[in-house]
Amino acid sequence: MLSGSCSFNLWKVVVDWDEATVHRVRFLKTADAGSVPVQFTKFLAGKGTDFYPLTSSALLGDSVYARIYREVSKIPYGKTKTYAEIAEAAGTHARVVGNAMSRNPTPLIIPCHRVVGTDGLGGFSPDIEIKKALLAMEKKIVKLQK
DNA sequence: GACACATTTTGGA
DNA sequence: TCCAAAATGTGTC
Repeated sequence: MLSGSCSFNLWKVVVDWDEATVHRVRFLKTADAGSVPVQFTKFLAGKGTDFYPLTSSALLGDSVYARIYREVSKIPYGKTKTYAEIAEAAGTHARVVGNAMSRNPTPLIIPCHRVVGTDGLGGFSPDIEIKKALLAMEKKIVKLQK
């Protein structure tokens, strides 16, 4: 398995991946050098809006989690959905969706930052600032593309 | 096997 | 209108 990192604001984005499958993505303050798929560097620079043809190993399988992750990955660039909407689509409950996002093995690929609370931003790990920055960037890019 | 969770919704005061 | 508690599935201890 390959491993590498790139930067987003003050954070390092560490990616563990194979050819076209991403196994794990983490946000760390420091990271070792290494290469990441070009989709990551483009996306984080605001020059790409998806990770095609990359997929996440979290999307595989038929557990409730996998269904939730598939629903989340359908959210279009620059849009958001609520925990309740995801829960309904996946046939489960909002609490479970929150748990799934919290344990999301591959942020960015599964755009957990696009999942918000009914009446607020929701949460994000390890830092809500990352979620806010990603959403702000996506909104900006969408606006520029118009 | 119990408990913790990035929530939401509903019922009672 | 606001507060409190239940619902619910998975991973970790």
